Amino acid sequence: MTDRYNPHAIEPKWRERWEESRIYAAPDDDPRPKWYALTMFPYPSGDLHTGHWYAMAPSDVAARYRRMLGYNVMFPMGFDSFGLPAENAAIKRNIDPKEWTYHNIDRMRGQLKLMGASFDWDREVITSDPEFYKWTQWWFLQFYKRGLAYEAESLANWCPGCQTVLANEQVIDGRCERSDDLVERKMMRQWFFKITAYADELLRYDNIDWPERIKTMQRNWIGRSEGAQLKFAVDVPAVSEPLTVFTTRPDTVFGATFMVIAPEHSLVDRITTVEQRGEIDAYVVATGRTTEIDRLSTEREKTGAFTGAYAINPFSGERIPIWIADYVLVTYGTGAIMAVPAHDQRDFAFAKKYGLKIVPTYDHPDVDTTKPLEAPYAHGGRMINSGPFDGTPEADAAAKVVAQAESQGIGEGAVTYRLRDWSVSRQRFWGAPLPFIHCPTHGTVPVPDSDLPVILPENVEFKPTGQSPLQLTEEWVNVPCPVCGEPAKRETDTLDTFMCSSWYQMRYADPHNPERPFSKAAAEQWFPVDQYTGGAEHAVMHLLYTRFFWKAARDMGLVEGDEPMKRLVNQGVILGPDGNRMSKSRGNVVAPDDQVDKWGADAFRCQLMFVGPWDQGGPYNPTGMSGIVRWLNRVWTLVVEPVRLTDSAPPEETKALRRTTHKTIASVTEEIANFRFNTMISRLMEHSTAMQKARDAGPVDREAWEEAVRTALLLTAPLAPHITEELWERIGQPYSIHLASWPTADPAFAHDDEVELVVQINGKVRDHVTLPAEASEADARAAVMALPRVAELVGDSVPKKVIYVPGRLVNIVF
RNA sequence: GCCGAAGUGGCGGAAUGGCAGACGCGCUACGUUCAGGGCGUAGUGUCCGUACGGGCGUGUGAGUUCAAAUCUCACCUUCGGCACCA
Repeated sequence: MTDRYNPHAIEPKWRERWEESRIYAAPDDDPRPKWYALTMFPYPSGDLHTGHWYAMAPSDVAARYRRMLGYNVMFPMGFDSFGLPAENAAIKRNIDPKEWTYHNIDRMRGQLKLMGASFDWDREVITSDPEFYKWTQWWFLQFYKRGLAYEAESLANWCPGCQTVLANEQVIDGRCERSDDLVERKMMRQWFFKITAYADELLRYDNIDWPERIKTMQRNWIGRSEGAQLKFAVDVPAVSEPLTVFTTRPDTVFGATFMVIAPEHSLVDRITTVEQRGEIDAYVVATGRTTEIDRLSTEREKTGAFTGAYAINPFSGERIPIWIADYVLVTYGTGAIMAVPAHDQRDFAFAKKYGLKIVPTYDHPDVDTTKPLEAPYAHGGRMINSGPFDGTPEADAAAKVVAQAESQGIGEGAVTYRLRDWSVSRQRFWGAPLPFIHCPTHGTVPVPDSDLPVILPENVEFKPTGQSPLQLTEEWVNVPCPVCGEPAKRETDTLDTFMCSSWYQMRYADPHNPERPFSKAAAEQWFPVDQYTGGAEHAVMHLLYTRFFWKAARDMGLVEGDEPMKRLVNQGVILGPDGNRMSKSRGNVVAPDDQVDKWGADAFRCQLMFVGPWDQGGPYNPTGMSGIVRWLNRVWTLVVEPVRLTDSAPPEETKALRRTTHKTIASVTEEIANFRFNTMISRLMEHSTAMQKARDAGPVDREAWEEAVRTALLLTAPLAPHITEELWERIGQPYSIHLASWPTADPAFAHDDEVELVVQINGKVRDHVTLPAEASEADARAAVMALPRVAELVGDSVPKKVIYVPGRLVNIVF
């Protein structure tokens, strides 16, 4: 029996050995510099899928690379195990969500281990464990005590049939997925975190290395706008307080010819006249069935309804009508706008439709402002129709108007954000209970720290309506008030699972601490995360929440530094072989366990990284797997099969082999450090081919060959940990290759003696010329001009110019 | 709709201002005591040409540049996110 590469024979063996010898455990006390490598933890949906491998295997490669560079690497893994699917399973199959979740975790942990990743399982964190969510609740109370948590009304999807709040994904075409009832948007009491208090700081990314696209998306999500808040008196006897609007264009206030307030605005009810009541009520109901995405569409026709009430423009003194319209959102600014149809597209469309007045407030070279406007224009020259401000240039206008508003107490400069405060309460069962008790005498009382965690009840009954069983579990709900001991009731809302994932990375540093979320020493040892990896789909929400959480924790004195994750790399989405998202209904799912059975974990890891650039994702191509398998076989053969070695090989050949080896070290190091795994593998394949050629050409220099073999294994070790470990042992190296040092390229060996220049004439490639590497510009020009082909094409004409790019090309231009 | 990306051979992709198609799959031919989805060598964008060579070619249209897949503008298509999926 020949000694063939058989992944199934070697992979389980080495995984066992790694686990026994605990080479991936990250000691808290270790003289090496620390490196905290973190990849987003999975939701235990039941089955590990290729997307998990796609996210985690390359993250493991990066972690292994850091370990070989000499870092004390912590690379933990856990489960984000609270959430909706467990409840759906509970309702559908009558299983306890806890049982379902922990069964899935056990299964997925086993599947994860097949990957051969260097996870430190001693640090595993499971967010639905009371020992974890005790601290999620504790964090909530810290935010509450610091004034960062508050209660307010906000819109929620409400199913009137189920009498329950629905997640967006439970709403299908405006209907409840379970009962098919029409879903309403209803204002409900919710708990919020004041993330907007940190908005300005969240816009800064000092000293962190995050992708530009993620920073841009976050900046746009936060959406900082500068402008002013202006107060408009409401001409309704029963309403004494003014209607406050936010505007980015206070300079156009004289053109504010009507007001629009959100249909959910608290004033709507009080200002609507008897005659308009019917129309307004109908419009409010219709808006409740419209999604926010539709409401914000710039294409959709504007609709609205007149309240019958009027406001007074504080600058022009004009009495202007108040409308409601769904393009104004209660969640943005003050939920009310002054409409300036002359200078805003949406207001213009609205005014046209409902025949409202349009007053331009700027002159403009292309617009005749004495005639009815055909289109709005955002900017102009000098103010007109603006009383005392007429003639003011636009550049000074906003400041002047705001100054006057401030001096008269009718407004002030203001900043607003598109970002809304983070709603953290959920009307669900499978989450960490909000630690409050409602007492008839003392109101909302926080659960004392000593009584944490508030543990979810077990063996509860799920009704098919989707209502949280917490409300129905009497013995859990009815408790004495912590202040007076009189009968009181527990809060039945639970915390958003984003809250768990906002601080899980902190817990990994000290996962079993019963006294606090983590010790000071653990924080000092491990924070912040050096390298965070995960899906780009988390660009805004999770990645903003966790930054906010960290900053709040910093201000509580619990962590140091301004950012939780120094460097971020986001992978793209791995698709099925047909280029579509993998789904059971499409039948294009590639199950990782099957791939491991077929090809081995090393080959599957490599193929996932070889199919394309990691940050872009793309189709997984199982037919291409044979290329990776062939390559791994070639590596195996190169190491295992006998090679004719000598101490007297031709020096040029030895030099060439060493050059290839050292060039490969340089390029592979560059690629792996920048998460370019596809090209990293290409470089390694080229190296294998070069080794094969050297071997087949005749006896090879012993030292150069052995260097090539060791280098190939070391550079491949992060990608394919099993086969390289096996071969490392076979060449007599000490256990383990994963604790060995990453090789360094010696420029003296990598250096090229010659360079090839491209010769272009008028930008078209016409020839090539090989020169000594140290040739000067003059040498290069002379060599090019001396080429027969150049002489032939140039003839007697005199070039207009000749462009020389060192090491690359000479372009002769006529 | 809004925000962010991406579009290159038969396929996955490489090249981030300087030789388009690295590396790999597939295909073709040849070799191999190779009975199979093994291994090796060569070829493989397209059109003209026996060949040397040349024309065209990176979603579409314009532009900047000695030089554009790469930069700029407009458009088309696909993907990720849009606040209770995680």
